[in-house]
Amino acid sequence: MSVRLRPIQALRLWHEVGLTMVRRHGIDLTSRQLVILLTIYLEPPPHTVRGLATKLGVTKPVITRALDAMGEIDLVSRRRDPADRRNVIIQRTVRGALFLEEFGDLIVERAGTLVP
Amino acid sequence: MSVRLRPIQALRLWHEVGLTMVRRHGIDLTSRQLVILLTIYLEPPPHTVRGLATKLGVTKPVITRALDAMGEIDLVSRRRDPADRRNVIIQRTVRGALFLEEFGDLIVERAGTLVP
DNA sequence: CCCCATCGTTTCACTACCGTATCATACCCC
DNA sequence: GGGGTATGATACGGTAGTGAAACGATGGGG
Repeated sequence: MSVRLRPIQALRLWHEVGLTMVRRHGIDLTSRQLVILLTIYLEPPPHTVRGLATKLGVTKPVITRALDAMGEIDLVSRRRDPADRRNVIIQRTVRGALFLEEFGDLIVERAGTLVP
Repeated sequence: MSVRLRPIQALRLWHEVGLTMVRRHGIDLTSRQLVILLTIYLEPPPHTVRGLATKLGVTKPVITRALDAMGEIDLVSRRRDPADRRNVIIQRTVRGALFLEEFGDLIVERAGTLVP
Protein backbone atom coordinates (compact mmCIF):
# COMPACT_ATOMS: atom_id res chain seq x y z
CA MET A 1 0.00 0.00 0.00
CA SER A 2 1.44 3.30 -1.08
CA VAL A 3 0.95 6.50 0.85
CA ARG A 4 -1.52 8.87 -0.72
CA LEU A 5 -1.26 12.56 -0.18
CA ARG A 6 -1.79 15.63 -2.30
CA PRO A 7 0.85 18.25 -3.06
CA ILE A 8 -0.60 20.83 -0.72
CA GLN A 9 -0.63 18.27 2.09
CA ALA A 10 2.94 17.31 1.30
CA LEU A 11 4.08 20.92 1.58
CA ARG A 12 2.16 21.43 4.80
CA LEU A 13 3.76 18.31 6.23
CA TRP A 14 7.23 19.54 5.33
CA HIS A 15 6.39 22.93 6.73
CA GLU A 16 5.16 21.69 10.09
CA VAL A 17 7.97 19.21 10.57
CA GLY A 18 10.57 21.78 9.58
CA LEU A 19 9.02 24.37 11.83
CA THR A 20 9.10 21.99 14.76
CA MET A 21 12.75 21.11 14.14
CA VAL A 22 13.79 24.75 13.82
CA ARG A 23 11.93 25.85 16.93
CA ARG A 24 13.27 22.91 18.90
CA HIS A 25 16.73 24.53 18.92
CA GLY A 26 18.31 21.12 19.29
CA ILE A 27 20.26 19.15 16.73
CA ASP A 28 20.49 21.17 13.54
CA LEU A 29 21.70 19.15 10.58
CA THR A 30 22.23 20.42 7.07
CA SER A 31 20.23 18.76 4.33
CA ARG A 32 23.29 16.79 3.26
CA GLN A 33 23.98 15.65 6.78
CA LEU A 34 20.41 14.46 7.23
CA VAL A 35 20.48 12.53 3.98
CA ILE A 36 23.77 10.90 4.98
CA LEU A 37 22.37 9.94 8.36
CA LEU A 38 19.21 8.49 6.82
CA THR A 39 21.25 6.54 4.29
CA ILE A 40 23.34 4.99 7.03
CA TYR A 41 20.32 3.94 9.00
CA LEU A 42 17.97 2.90 6.21
CA GLU A 43 20.22 1.20 3.71
CA PRO A 44 22.07 -2.04 4.30
CA PRO A 45 25.66 -1.77 5.54
CA PRO A 46 28.52 -1.55 5.11
CA HIS A 47 28.79 2.16 4.41
CA THR A 48 32.01 3.81 3.31
CA VAL A 49 32.99 7.39 2.60
CA ARG A 50 33.47 6.62 -1.04
CA GLY A 51 30.13 4.84 -1.32
CA LEU A 52 28.21 7.63 0.33
CA ALA A 53 29.91 10.27 -1.80
CA THR A 54 28.98 8.41 -4.97
CA LYS A 55 25.41 7.84 -3.84
CA LEU A 56 24.85 11.48 -2.95
CA GLY A 57 26.78 12.87 -5.89
CA VAL A 58 29.09 14.93 -3.69
CA THR A 59 32.82 14.96 -3.07
CA LYS A 60 34.49 12.84 -0.41
CA PRO A 61 35.43 15.75 1.86
CA VAL A 62 31.74 16.53 2.21
CA ILE A 63 31.21 13.08 3.67
CA THR A 64 34.27 13.24 5.88
CA ARG A 65 33.25 16.56 7.35
CA ALA A 66 29.63 15.51 7.80
CA LEU A 67 30.82 12.42 9.65
CA ASP A 68 33.09 14.62 11.76
CA ALA A 69 30.18 16.84 12.69
CA MET A 70 27.75 14.04 13.36
CA GLY A 71 30.37 11.95 15.11
CA GLU A 72 31.02 14.88 17.41
CA ILE A 73 27.49 14.62 18.73
CA ASP A 74 27.52 10.83 18.64
CA LEU A 75 25.01 10.30 15.84
CA VAL A 76 27.39 8.00 13.98
CA SER A 77 30.75 6.38 14.60
CA ARG A 78 33.64 5.28 12.42
CA ARG A 79 36.16 2.49 12.51
CA ARG A 80 38.73 1.15 10.13
CA ASP A 81 37.81 -1.92 8.14
CA PRO A 82 40.08 -4.67 9.48
CA ALA A 83 39.87 -6.54 6.18
CA ASP A 84 41.04 -3.57 4.12
CA ARG A 85 42.51 -0.92 6.32
CA ARG A 86 42.08 1.76 3.68
CA ASN A 87 38.34 1.64 4.17
CA VAL A 88 36.39 3.27 6.94
CA ILE A 89 33.21 1.58 8.06
CA ILE A 90 30.53 3.96 9.23
CA GLN A 91 28.45 2.59 12.06
CA ARG A 92 25.19 3.43 13.72
CA THR A 93 24.95 4.55 17.32
CA VAL A 94 22.26 4.36 19.96
CA ARG A 95 21.93 8.12 19.93
CA GLY A 96 21.61 8.24 16.16
CA ALA A 97 18.94 5.55 16.18
CA LEU A 98 17.06 7.38 18.90
CA PHE A 99 17.24 10.65 17.02
CA LEU A 100 15.80 9.14 13.86
CA GLU A 101 13.18 7.26 15.81
CA GLU A 102 11.94 10.50 17.30
CA PHE A 103 12.17 12.21 13.94
CA GLY A 104 10.05 9.52 12.31
CA ASP A 105 7.51 9.75 15.09
CA LEU A 106 7.32 13.50 14.63
CA ILE A 107 6.56 13.15 10.93
CA VAL A 108 3.90 10.51 11.59
CA GLU A 109 2.29 12.66 14.23
CA ARG A 110 2.13 15.70 11.97
CA ALA A 111 0.88 13.62 9.06
CA GLY A 112 -1.97 12.44 11.22
CA THR A 113 -3.22 15.97 11.81
CA LEU A 114 -3.22 17.06 8.16
CA VAL A 115 -6.55 18.26 6.88
CA PRO A 116 -7.65 17.06 3.45
CA MET B 1 -8.94 12.36 6.15
CA SER B 2 -5.55 12.34 7.77
CA VAL B 3 -2.51 10.88 6.10
CA ARG B 4 -1.48 7.54 7.52
CA LEU B 5 2.08 6.40 7.39
CA ARG B 6 4.38 4.52 9.70
CA PRO B 7 7.68 5.85 11.10
CA ILE B 8 9.81 3.75 8.80
CA GLN B 9 7.86 4.98 5.81
CA ALA B 10 8.20 8.55 7.01
CA LEU B 11 11.97 8.23 7.25
CA ARG B 12 12.19 6.58 3.85
CA LEU B 13 10.14 9.39 2.36
CA TRP B 14 12.42 12.03 3.87
CA HIS B 15 15.42 10.08 2.69
CA GLU B 16 14.31 9.76 -0.90
CA VAL B 17 13.15 13.33 -1.21
CA GLY B 18 16.34 14.63 0.40
CA LEU B 19 18.46 12.42 -1.80
CA THR B 20 16.73 13.70 -4.90
CA MET B 21 17.19 17.32 -3.87
CA VAL B 22 20.88 16.86 -3.04
CA ARG B 23 21.63 15.02 -6.27
CA ARG B 24 19.72 17.56 -8.30
CA HIS B 25 22.48 20.14 -7.68
CA GLY B 26 19.98 22.94 -8.14
CA ILE B 27 18.53 25.24 -5.53
CA ASP B 28 20.01 24.34 -2.16
CA LEU B 29 18.17 25.93 0.74
CA THR B 30 19.03 25.60 4.39
CA SER B 31 16.38 24.13 6.66
CA ARG B 32 15.53 27.60 7.97
CA GLN B 33 15.24 29.02 4.48
CA LEU B 34 12.90 26.24 3.41
CA VAL B 35 10.69 26.75 6.44
CA ILE B 36 10.56 30.48 5.79
CA LEU B 37 9.66 29.90 2.16
CA LEU B 38 6.94 27.42 3.08
CA THR B 39 5.54 29.79 5.67
CA ILE B 40 5.29 32.58 3.13
CA TYR B 41 3.49 30.42 0.64
CA LEU B 42 1.26 28.38 2.95
CA GLU B 43 0.17 30.86 5.57
CA PRO B 44 -2.04 33.86 4.98
CA PRO B 45 -0.26 37.16 4.28
CA PRO B 46 0.94 39.66 5.16
CA HIS B 47 4.36 38.40 6.23
CA THR B 48 6.90 40.61 7.93
CA VAL B 49 10.45 40.08 9.12
CA ARG B 50 9.36 40.48 12.69
CA GLY B 51 6.46 38.07 12.33
CA LEU B 52 8.56 35.38 10.69
CA ALA B 53 11.29 35.73 13.29
CA THR B 54 8.78 35.26 16.09
CA LYS B 55 7.11 32.33 14.40
CA LEU B 56 10.36 30.48 13.79
CA GLY B 57 11.91 31.43 17.11
CA VAL B 58 14.98 32.97 15.49
CA THR B 59 16.47 36.46 15.43
CA LYS B 60 15.55 39.06 12.85
CA PRO B 61 18.89 39.01 11.04
CA VAL B 62 18.30 35.38 10.25
CA ILE B 63 15.14 36.34 8.39
CA THR B 64 16.73 39.33 6.67
CA ARG B 65 19.62 37.24 5.42
CA ALA B 66 17.39 34.38 4.33
CA LEU B 67 15.27 36.84 2.38
CA ASP B 68 18.42 38.30 0.85
CA ALA B 69 19.53 34.86 -0.28
CA MET B 70 16.15 33.76 -1.58
CA GLY B 71 15.45 37.15 -3.13
CA GLU B 72 18.73 36.84 -5.00
CA ILE B 73 17.39 33.81 -6.84
CA ASP B 74 13.91 35.29 -7.11
CA LEU B 75 12.08 32.93 -4.78
CA VAL B 76 10.58 35.83 -2.83
CA SER B 77 10.42 39.59 -3.11
CA ARG B 78 10.16 42.45 -0.65
CA ARG B 79 8.54 45.83 -0.63
CA ARG B 80 7.88 48.46 1.95
CA ASP B 81 4.45 48.57 3.49
CA PRO B 82 2.94 51.85 2.24
CA ALA B 83 0.67 52.02 5.28
CA ASP B 84 3.53 51.74 7.75
CA ARG B 85 6.84 52.31 6.08
CA ARG B 86 8.75 50.63 8.88
CA ASN B 87 7.36 47.28 7.81
CA VAL B 88 8.53 45.17 4.93
CA ILE B 89 5.97 43.03 3.21
CA ILE B 90 7.35 39.77 1.90
CA GLN B 91 5.74 38.68 -1.32
CA ARG B 92 5.52 35.54 -3.35
CA THR B 93 7.00 35.23 -6.80
CA VAL B 94 6.23 33.09 -9.81
CA ARG B 95 9.54 31.33 -9.47
CA GLY B 96 8.97 30.63 -5.80
CA ALA B 97 5.51 29.22 -6.46
CA LEU B 98 6.90 27.06 -9.23
CA PHE B 99 9.70 25.76 -7.04
CA LEU B 100 7.31 24.73 -4.27
CA GLU B 101 4.90 23.24 -6.75
CA GLU B 102 7.62 21.01 -8.10
CA PHE B 103 8.78 20.21 -4.60
CA GLY B 104 5.28 19.17 -3.56
CA ASP B 105 4.96 17.00 -6.64
CA LEU B 106 8.28 15.34 -5.85
CA ILE B 107 7.12 14.41 -2.36
CA VAL B 108 3.81 13.07 -3.64
CA GLU B 109 5.56 11.02 -6.27
CA ARG B 110 7.96 9.47 -3.78
CA ALA B 111 5.17 8.85 -1.30
CA GLY B 112 3.35 6.89 -3.95
CA THR B 113 6.20 4.46 -4.36
CA LEU B 114 6.69 3.67 -0.68
CA VAL B 115 6.37 0.03 0.22
CA PRO B 116 4.39 -0.86 3.32
C1' DC C 1 59.55 -5.97 -4.27
C1' DC C 2 58.03 -1.99 -6.21
C1' DC C 3 55.17 0.91 -8.52
C1' DC C 4 50.74 2.46 -8.90
C1' DA C 5 45.88 2.64 -7.82
C1' DT C 6 42.62 3.44 -4.14
C1' DC C 7 41.04 4.97 0.26
C1' DG C 8 39.92 8.63 3.66
C1' DT C 9 41.78 12.84 5.38
C1' DT C 10 43.70 17.36 5.30
C1' DT C 11 44.78 21.87 3.46
C1' DC C 12 43.60 25.93 1.00
C1' DA C 13 40.82 29.85 -0.27
C1' DC C 14 36.25 31.07 -0.33
C1' DT C 15 31.46 31.66 0.82
C1' DA C 16 27.61 31.75 3.87
C1' DC C 17 25.48 31.09 8.11
C1' DC C 18 24.85 32.29 13.17
C1' DG C 19 23.85 35.63 17.41
C1' DT C 20 24.86 40.05 19.48
C1' DA C 21 24.95 44.65 19.18
C1' DT C 22 24.17 48.77 16.78
C1' DC C 23 22.13 51.54 13.20
C1' DA C 24 18.88 54.62 10.44
C1' DT C 25 14.28 55.23 9.62
C1' DA C 26 9.44 55.63 10.72
C1' DC C 27 5.60 56.04 13.80
C1' DC C 28 2.99 57.69 17.80
C1' DC C 29 1.43 59.90 21.67
C1' DC C 30 1.93 63.28 25.25
C1' DG D 1 7.36 68.90 18.00
C1' DG D 2 10.09 65.85 20.58
C1' DG D 3 11.12 61.70 23.31
C1' DG D 4 10.27 56.93 23.30
C1' DT D 5 9.34 52.84 20.72
C1' DA D 6 9.16 49.75 16.89
C1' DT D 7 10.79 48.27 12.41
C1' DG D 8 14.23 46.08 9.23
C1' DA D 9 19.09 46.37 7.91
C1' DT D 10 23.93 46.22 8.93
C1' DA D 11 28.59 45.53 11.20
C1' DC D 12 31.20 42.38 13.68
C1' DG D 13 33.54 38.15 15.19
C1' DG D 14 33.12 33.53 15.08
C1' DT D 15 31.85 29.05 13.15
C1' DA D 16 31.11 25.80 9.56
C1' DG D 17 30.04 24.64 5.06
C1' DT D 18 31.84 24.19 -0.11
C1' DG D 19 35.08 22.35 -4.20
C1' DA D 20 39.70 21.55 -5.76
C1' DA D 21 43.94 19.83 -4.91
C1' DA D 22 47.43 17.56 -2.39
C1' DC D 23 48.45 14.28 1.24
C1' DG D 24 49.74 9.83 3.91
C1' DA D 25 48.47 5.10 4.33
C1' DT D 26 47.21 0.77 2.51
C1' DG D 27 46.67 -2.86 -0.87
C1' DG D 28 47.66 -5.44 -5.02
C1' DG D 29 49.46 -6.92 -9.58
C1' DG D 30 53.48 -7.35 -12.60
